[in-house]
Amino acid sequence: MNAASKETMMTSNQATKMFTYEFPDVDSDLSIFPVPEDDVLGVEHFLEPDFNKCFSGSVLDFNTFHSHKCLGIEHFSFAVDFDQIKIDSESLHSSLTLEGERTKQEDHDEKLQADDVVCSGINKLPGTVNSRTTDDIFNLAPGSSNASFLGNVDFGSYSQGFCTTDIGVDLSFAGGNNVGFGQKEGKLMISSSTGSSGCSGSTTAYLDDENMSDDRPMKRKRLSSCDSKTNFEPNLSKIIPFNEGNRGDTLVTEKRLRKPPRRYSEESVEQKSRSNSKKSAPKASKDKYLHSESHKQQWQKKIKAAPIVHKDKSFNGGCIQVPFGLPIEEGHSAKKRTCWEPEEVKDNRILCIKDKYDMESFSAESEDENTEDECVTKGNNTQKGNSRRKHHISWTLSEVMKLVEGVSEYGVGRWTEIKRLQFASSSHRTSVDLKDKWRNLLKASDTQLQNRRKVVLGRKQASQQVPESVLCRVRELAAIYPYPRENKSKESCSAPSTSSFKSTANNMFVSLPTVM
DNA sequence: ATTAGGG
DNA sequence: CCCTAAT
Repeated sequence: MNAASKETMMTSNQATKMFTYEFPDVDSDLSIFPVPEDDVLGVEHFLEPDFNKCFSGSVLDFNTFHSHKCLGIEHFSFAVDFDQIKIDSESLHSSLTLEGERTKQEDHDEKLQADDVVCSGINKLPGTVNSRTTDDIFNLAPGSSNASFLGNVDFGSYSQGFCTTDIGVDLSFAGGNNVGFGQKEGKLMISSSTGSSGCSGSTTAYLDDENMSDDRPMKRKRLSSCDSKTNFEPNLSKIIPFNEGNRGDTLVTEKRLRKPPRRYSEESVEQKSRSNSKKSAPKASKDKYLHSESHKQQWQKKIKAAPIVHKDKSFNGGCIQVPFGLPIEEGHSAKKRTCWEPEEVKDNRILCIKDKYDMESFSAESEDENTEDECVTKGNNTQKGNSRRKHHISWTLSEVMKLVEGVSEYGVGRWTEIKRLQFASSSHRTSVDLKDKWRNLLKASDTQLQNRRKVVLGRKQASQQVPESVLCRVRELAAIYPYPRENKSKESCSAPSTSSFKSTANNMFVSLPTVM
């Protein structure tokens, strides 16, 4: 062994010592235990009201329990090596005795071995947990770290009316590593997850309680190995309540996903945040769960994510969530939709006062030109109760023409290019919008074709704002730059009619630059 | 960040 | 238009 490795070992040992907390030996009294206030947060609420009385401030009065059960913690220590994230089995020894009948030796006999809970960095998590009760919760959770290695020891009640039937121990230590022991309904679950320090991952195992009553070592299941690349929310730990339903299954370690950003944001907030540059947080994968909500609710959602603290009964002692703050979502995607107010107004004008405004006239050109720049932020509420409607700005003819122009010039798919060059001055109309519009145009042209074939002229197409000429160009362009899936049928269908246009379009066609 | 595609 | 997945 060379010097270097020795040195490494030294540091490792030192580190281990640094992070080792030895519980002071506590005898039957157990009256005082340091409980930093910070670390109590998030656990208190799990306690039942009457149980809370057992605590006064940060003092745990275990005598309170004695009337029901005798809890004896002979020795409880924890060693955490943050290089290896290792929990020493010898150090973790907790025994909870009932009625004082059990001696320490007996406890040892019945100790539950939960070793080899491996999470990449966590080499071993051998622990001895002994309990006569079946509802004990033994949770070592990552606290806010930094300061406290032993953050909190709580004996909390999670169950129905008997405050001592459930025992929760919450240990907080630095590094955001988490080891949780949970037992519910006869099952003991061990979960460990690490966040900020070296290893990220989560491992959870259920221990069957049947094994607790005899001397066999604990069974455990390895839930998932740790993928060092996986990112877990730091300080995120969860013990899933175990019920018979999923007994057969491997237990589940839930990874909480960040709340997805809502795209619909309140106008007011948007205005406020307009100055902020695009700060949109990465989108979470799933946000479908919000779909049942009204848009209003969705809008309200965006504001702030308070630390999540679950208080409801569904917790039932099985679940412990360490509250963590979600990043505040600034008016996301301020990039687009910077000024909706005037556009809405315009839209209303267009849609509602059609009689005054001749939609057919091509003079509408000026329309988008002057509305594009400034947003007059009026305080008016959006659609006065018509929350169902999404932001919608009718495409003006000029816009459509610009779009067609752009497509003919740069080809289909170069939406950003088109946007840059044709819609440079428009704050709205993102490249996605262009794409969508083009798709719609294709559809329109297609239907127009079919209509033309089938019904010569049954009814005036009221919704047909786009003049036929434009649609024709769209068709031609579509033929040139086949849009992936949309209407592949149109292709050679040849648009025999409108020959006058066809020639010009064809001319244009040949002159068009070829785009891959 | 863009684009394609579904809704 | 919105949202998301895939580049």
